[in-house]
Amino acid sequence: MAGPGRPRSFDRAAALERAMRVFWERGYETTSMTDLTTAMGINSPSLYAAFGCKEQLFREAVALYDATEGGPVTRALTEAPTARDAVEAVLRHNACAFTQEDKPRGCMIVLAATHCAEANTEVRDHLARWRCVGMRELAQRLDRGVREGDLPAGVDTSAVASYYTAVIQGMSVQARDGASHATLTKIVDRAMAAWDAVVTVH
Amino acid sequence: MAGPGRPRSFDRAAALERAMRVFWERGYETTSMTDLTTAMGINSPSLYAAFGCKEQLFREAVALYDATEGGPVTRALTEAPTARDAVEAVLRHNACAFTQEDKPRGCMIVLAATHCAEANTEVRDHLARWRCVGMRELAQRLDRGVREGDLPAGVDTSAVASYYTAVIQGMSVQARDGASHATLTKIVDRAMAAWDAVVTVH
DNA sequence: TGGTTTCTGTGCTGAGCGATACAGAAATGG
DNA sequence: CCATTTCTGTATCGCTCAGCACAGAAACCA
Repeated sequence: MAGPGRPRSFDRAAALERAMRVFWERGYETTSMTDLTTAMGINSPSLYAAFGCKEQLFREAVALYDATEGGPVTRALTEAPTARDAVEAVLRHNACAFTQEDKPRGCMIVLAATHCAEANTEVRDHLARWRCVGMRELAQRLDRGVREGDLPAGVDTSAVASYYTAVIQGMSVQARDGASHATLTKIVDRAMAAWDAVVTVH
Repeated sequence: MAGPGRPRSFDRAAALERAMRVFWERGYETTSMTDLTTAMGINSPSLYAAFGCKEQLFREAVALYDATEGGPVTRALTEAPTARDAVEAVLRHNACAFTQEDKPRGCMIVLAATHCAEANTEVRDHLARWRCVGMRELAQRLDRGVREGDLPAGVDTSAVASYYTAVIQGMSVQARDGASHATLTKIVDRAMAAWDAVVTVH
């Protein structure tokens, strides 16, 4: 593992985790390299040597976020026995995840780059693609529900996915605005009470 | 009206309208003073003389946004005969408003300051307060529905307001990501199909 | 041991940020 | 007319941004 040259004096994975926290908390554009180096406990050249540039570091941070915070969601989606159970598990998990005491509130993928500088539209598009993937995963789980018979044939699964994705995105905004776990749970209760009506529109 | 001194050589209201567009499109932090002066067609000192500073200009822009874009929403809320009609009118109006060809997509109040620099937390809080007001207006309209009998007594109106607010906020995110009017309408269709279930949770 | 390689910390770079100093221009009041 | 006031354009200000040059330090290999 160790080739020639002076070995890195910091834990790359731990530093990335700290960077993820900062980006999650403060967003891409409004996080400065100084914020990052301070949080990561390293100097600027070490950061550039290990991660390339701010944008590459952000992409790695997003990937880490998806793996750690998004992992349980994906798992809940696939492991639940029915489409309804899957959606409910995702929503209730997010109601908890978005209001954890020791973590930034809401979803990083929804909140971290709603806008960006003209030169960095790539960053916004990158997150938009992740959002799109999340919605598609949800739609595919609904499709599976149709195939397995727990959802009626003819359901507009992509429309239902858009709807529940909108609820989740709104929960992110409200979580960031300080909404409590109880409030998010009330939103989830209503979104799930709506299930039968939502899947049988037209 | 005209006192002593050289008269202003530009239309203050028109310049403010242009500034609102830019802030709506690009957000608070990611809009530079150069972006603003260019769009407004004036030089920096004229901007500062007329509007104070970037933050004051933003607040005026938000107030203008609320008056122009938010006005129809507030009107729909009060003029609709029932709470259900009111909520549906707001949602359908927003499905259109968020996808207009010649305007930035989504709601400025939801999108323009999800994050800000450490020194400008006031700006974020300012918009968060506007979001909170919108949700409260919705809750008050639901309360009126209870008083007028078109909603059953005992409805958790603030929970229902949180739920529909979440849907609207999610619609803003998806509109900004490029969702079509048709897609937003499908979300609205489902959110409204859910009405009976949503207002009778527990 | 010395040569090579890679990382580290100091200190800097050009560019862009929000905000102004200043002098001249254009209005009013006397 | 001239004094006063306020706006306008030019030309910056000090500061922070993302990113890097460079020299020294710490590992490897021969």
